[in-house]
Amino acid sequence: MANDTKERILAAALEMFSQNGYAGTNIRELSASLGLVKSGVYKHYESKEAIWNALLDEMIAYYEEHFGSPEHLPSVPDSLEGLIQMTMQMVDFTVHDKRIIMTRKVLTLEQFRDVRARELATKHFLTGLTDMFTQVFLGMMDKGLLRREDPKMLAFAYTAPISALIHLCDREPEKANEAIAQIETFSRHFIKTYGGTDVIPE
Amino acid sequence: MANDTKERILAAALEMFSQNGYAGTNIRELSASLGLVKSGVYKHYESKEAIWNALLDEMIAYYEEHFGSPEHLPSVPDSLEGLIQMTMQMVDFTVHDKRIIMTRKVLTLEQFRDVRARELATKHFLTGLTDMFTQVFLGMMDKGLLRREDPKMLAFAYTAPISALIHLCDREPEKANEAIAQIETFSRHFIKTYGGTDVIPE
DNA sequence: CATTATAGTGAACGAAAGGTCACCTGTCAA
DNA sequence: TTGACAGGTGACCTTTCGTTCACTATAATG
Repeated sequence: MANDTKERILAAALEMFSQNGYAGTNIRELSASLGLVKSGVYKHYESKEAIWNALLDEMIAYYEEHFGSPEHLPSVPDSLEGLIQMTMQMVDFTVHDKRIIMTRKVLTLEQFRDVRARELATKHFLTGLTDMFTQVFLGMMDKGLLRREDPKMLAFAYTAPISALIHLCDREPEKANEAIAQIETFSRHFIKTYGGTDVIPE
Repeated sequence: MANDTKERILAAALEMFSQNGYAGTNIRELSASLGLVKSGVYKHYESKEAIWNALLDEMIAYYEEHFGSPEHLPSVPDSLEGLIQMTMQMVDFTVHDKRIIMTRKVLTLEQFRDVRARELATKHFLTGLTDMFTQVFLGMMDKGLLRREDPKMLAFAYTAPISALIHLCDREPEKANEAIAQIETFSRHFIKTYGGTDVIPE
């Protein structure tokens, strides 16, 4: 089927672009990894750049689909321990899921070259996480689980360090376990600092 | 002089590598930016990879020289406001200094390809900042300016969000002013949270 | 002054890049 | 049965890449 190969090309492109970057990837190798000869891929995409654009389309669509709308917000935890659990679950997933790792890498490598990659990178690495946890923290404040402070600031202070350690995992995968442990330590420090008192807020 | 051109080649390489990456840079353009013809650079470096390695040598040496030894630690501020001032001074420098911007970009682009770039990236983006502010915060705790908590944790919680916003400046320079303002806001939030009890901010 | 290293030129080379094209082959609808 | 077509092949094209080399102008050195 046409669509099958077309999708397989994008998958291979994600793999190669995330490892060698756009400029460092050549069509011959890409095709070979699919058991094709290079002219074969031109039946499906008219150029290397077309592959890149299609891949970006897919990445953007994937992001919108999974993190774009408010309905995909995680449920507000019922306890501080619940926040830790939720966090560690998300971290564990995002650090080990091959596709998401490759997406981050590709965005990292192409952020200075392509406007859309740049925008998606900022969402992935910064604003997306902050926005999401702003909602979560708002909910937790309503439940009296967190001190009432600017939720956006708290979300930023919470997610940015975690994001930094996720980047470390991408860069030095052999440190992943250590980094994950550090994320949990940080997370516990965070709830110790900002966790709500048992007193009902006025 | 030989050394002059040799240095100019490295400067041009930093510029091009930071914009287009190693694979996306070609010797012809690089030489042209120096008013040379491409064979000219081979009088000074035997290959493109040799240029890359020399540039990395230089970046590593620069880092050691400027941030490597304890003698380059910033002096411990005498007040919480002093921490803000110190922070904003460093941020302002690192966000606007062309060479440091290019260094960060190059490390970002090549961190998955070159082991030394990877290690330097981790220092630049994570451990270097954390280590430095661990010392600063230790000193501030001794002065009663900060609550006595794990200084390493505090340093990490302080520098990681700042680092994230510095990356944002590299990625989207038009947002630099906004990002810098956000850093100051975050910094003020931080001292409000962790500031010592005996010194009351404003 | 003669010589010699230095820094740069321009032509050329082979390899590899992205891309095109004529051709083949199996599938499937008319 | 036939014919259009989707999907794949291999040869080939052009351009660009990194690199080499014979050569030259210049400046320092014996």
